[in-house]
Amino acid sequence: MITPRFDILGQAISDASRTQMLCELMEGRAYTNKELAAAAGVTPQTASAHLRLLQDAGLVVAQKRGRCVYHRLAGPEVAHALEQLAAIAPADSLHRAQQRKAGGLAQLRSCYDHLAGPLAVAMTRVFLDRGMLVEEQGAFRAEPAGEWLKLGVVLPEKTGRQPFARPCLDWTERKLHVAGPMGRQILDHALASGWVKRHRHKRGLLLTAPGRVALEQILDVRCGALAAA
Amino acid sequence: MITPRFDILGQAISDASRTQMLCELMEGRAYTNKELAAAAGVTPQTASAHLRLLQDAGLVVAQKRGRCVYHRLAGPEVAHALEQLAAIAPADSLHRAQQRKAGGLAQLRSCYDHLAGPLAVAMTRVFLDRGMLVEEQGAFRAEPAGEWLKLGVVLPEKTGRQPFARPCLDWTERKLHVAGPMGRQILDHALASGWVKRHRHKRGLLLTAPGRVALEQILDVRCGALAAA
DNA sequence: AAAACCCTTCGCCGCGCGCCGAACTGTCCG
DNA sequence: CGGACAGTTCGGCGCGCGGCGAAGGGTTTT
Repeated sequence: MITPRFDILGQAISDASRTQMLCELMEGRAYTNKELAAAAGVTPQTASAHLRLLQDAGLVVAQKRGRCVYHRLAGPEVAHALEQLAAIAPADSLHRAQQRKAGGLAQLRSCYDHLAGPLAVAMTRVFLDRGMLVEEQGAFRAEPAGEWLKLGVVLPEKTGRQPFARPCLDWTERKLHVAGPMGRQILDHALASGWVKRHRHKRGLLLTAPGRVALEQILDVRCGALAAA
Repeated sequence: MITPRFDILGQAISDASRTQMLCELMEGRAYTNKELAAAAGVTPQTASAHLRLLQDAGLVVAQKRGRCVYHRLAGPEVAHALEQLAAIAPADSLHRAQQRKAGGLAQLRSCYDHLAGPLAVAMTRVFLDRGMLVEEQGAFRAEPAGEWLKLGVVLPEKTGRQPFARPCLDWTERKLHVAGPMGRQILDHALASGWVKRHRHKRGLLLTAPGRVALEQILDVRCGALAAA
């Protein structure tokens, strides 16, 4: 019997501090040692050791730039595998309560390279309701091209081996939202259009006023209602 | 930020003994404490503690029957998540060498509820070559119904939310084979027809002589050639 | 009833690892 | 050059956990 080295990966994610760091890195951005240390609530020395371990496990890659070292997830497969894990992870009701208490702050955030959070879940539901998106064989298929252009989505001529639009399970809602290349296109376009902004020190994304207007117009739905849903 | 409880899951799979047990359970069958203890190379007391932990993490469920306790994976999602993890796990070249040395013993085995191993990978390649199976949007779609009936596969009228045929990455080969409901149908039919048998104490499946004949006839391929490939 | 068997609980040992303080290297700035 | 800052290495502390032996329930067999 061949045993894949789960234990190496498992040991990498078995610690709460490393877990916290990985969750931070799931945003898709690169973070410095100090930032990740702060996120995990440990000293930089400790964080350094953790990141070394994550690097050895192949989950994280580091890039030196000046006197700073930027850490990021090793690739989309890593993010995807972690998503799958999150899907079967026991719900942390305590943290979820804190989340609800925090209000709309985390209504929208990025999940590796695409939009996530309740708002993204709601958007996906609208797409499905309108038939713009069809769930098929566990993957998403996009229907009419015209509608999507408004959201900055350019449909590819041929879908390669990787699904263009992949369903991704949201941690907080346990419902699907759009990942894959299409998800990335939407996020990129939203950032480029100024619809959403990255928070400087806080995690999560901020929906700007123009962004709210644009989404309301395109989706013909109140974003307030979306957020409330 | 909401952090899914990776750490609980991570701790569950961070240990080599538990890893070994999980790999055993990936076969899909239920195992007793003693069997799993032997597989992990520890005493029954230790295995009992491990299984308790896996149960608390929600990865494994136990069922008491007489004086024995049967353990199995909590569900297909768990198996799927572990598969994803295995896909990004570093290859264990040492064990792989042992595997090759062991010869054809593990040519065929079950992966939770469907066929796996080099032979299953080769079968899948045949399906793809013949156009019986088409990879689309990251899922498998089955083409003509007639051919499949010989393999015991009944195509569903409507594909539900879950993909009927899901590609599954083989641990040893790192190549795709057929999972999902279709994979289960094939395995069930192969067992019912006596094409393959479960080994009593060894892991893995045994391809019987009638099974070899049947597969050669249906697939029009030499199973020896398949196994050698 | 006694023996055999499966599993679990308890108590203990020893290693491993997460954590920090202190000290060192390397980079950027004035 | 000297100070500030990011990151790493080293040493030591202490908890946590995997491991086993011994003992205790339950169930099946003789």
